[in-house]
Amino acid sequence: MGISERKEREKLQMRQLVLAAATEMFIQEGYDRTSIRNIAEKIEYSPATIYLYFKDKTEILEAIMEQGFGILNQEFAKILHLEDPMERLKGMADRYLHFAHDFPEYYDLMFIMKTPVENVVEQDDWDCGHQAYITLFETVQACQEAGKLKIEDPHAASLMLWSILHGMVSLHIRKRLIFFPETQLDAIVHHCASEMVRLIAV
Amino acid sequence: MGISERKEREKLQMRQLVLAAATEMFIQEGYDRTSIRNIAEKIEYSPATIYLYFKDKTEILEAIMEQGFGILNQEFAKILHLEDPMERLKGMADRYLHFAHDFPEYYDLMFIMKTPVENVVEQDDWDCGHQAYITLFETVQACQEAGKLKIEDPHAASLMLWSILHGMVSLHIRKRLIFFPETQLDAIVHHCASEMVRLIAV
DNA sequence: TAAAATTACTGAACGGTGTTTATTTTGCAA
DNA sequence: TTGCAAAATAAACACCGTTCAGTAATTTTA
Repeated sequence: MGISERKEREKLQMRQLVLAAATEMFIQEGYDRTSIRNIAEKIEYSPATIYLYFKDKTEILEAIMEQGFGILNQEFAKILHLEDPMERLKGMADRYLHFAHDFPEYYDLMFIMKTPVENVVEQDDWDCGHQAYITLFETVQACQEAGKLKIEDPHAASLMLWSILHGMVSLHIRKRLIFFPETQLDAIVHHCASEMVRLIAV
Repeated sequence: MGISERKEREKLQMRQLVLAAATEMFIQEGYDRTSIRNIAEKIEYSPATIYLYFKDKTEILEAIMEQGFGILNQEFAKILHLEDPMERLKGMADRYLHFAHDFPEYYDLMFIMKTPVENVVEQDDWDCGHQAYITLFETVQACQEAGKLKIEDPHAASLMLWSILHGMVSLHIRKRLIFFPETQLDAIVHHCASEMVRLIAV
């Protein structure tokens, strides 16, 4: 049955075509300013065609979110080889900030944007997000077991670290730090991140 | 000229009517799900009428944001009488969390939502937001001058505190903490906040 | 190979959005 | 009462996400 296989391949290719166009436009223009009609025009198909490959606009968003978490988890993977758990922690914070800096629109979709409905909870869309958190949690746990942390509860410590990074990044992305000198902002943010790691260290 | 005065009063009243309706709907349904047509219907006027009192939808948003900062600054004012700057700091964190908890939609508009354009920067809309930050900054500065802080740069310390609070709150509001047990989340968040204050304290 | 059936695609529509403009209604002054 | 300025609006514009009936292309069947 070579034909049905080819059909399936073509179907996947078409989905990929939509996804590639959507990704580029979401990343460049943002989710809201990218319409289904725009995407359709870009790939030279009718808007209705897109709905043969995606249930709705949010399903495209979810696929792109997964891509984003793929990149982030890949970044995290780069520092997992470090022996010292505290070094891993520092590395993760660094990678997180760089990811947000390099892909602010990905970051927006993944962490700031309003969840389409309630569904992200039930769906496994957020599983890759959970995976990223688990990586952080396990690193924190390792630090704690090595007696390097001042916080006993590893969940609390993880949340603190994540929150301070997300807090700074999202305030920056959403332009709420306009009274900080733009030129020094990146330096301040990185300074705060390393200070935070220093503070929770024994 | 009593007439022109009355006219002006009426004009302000009408603006207030729109604002009150919009506030209720934004707070209840969110900014995106509230349309100009909905607001118009609620106050029993034509949609076009609203544009006689507000330039566009974002101008309504800005007015409501100011209200929100009014509430928040009022909350902050309640703890300014405390002598010990560290107590003031703890109090501010507490008030911040409670504000976010009680008015999540206000919080969304003020700190999470996408800035309409670039204009928030130049406009003085964000001035009341700046005011809230200054209150935090001055409190941090007082703590620092009292030799109570481990962080030298008061801007860095302020940003750290604000970020950890905003990080937790915004991740919560935008449903990114779904793998934390819902029932304990509030407790964890408050725990993290007080731990943070403890960590930066000498 | 011709007809039938499945599949892929699309034009046009539906009901919604923010916003503008030409027109009508209203309230006051002369 | 008439004239005029201000206030309100109906209708339109240009979008949006989404659906569906219908067309075109392709594969299967006879």
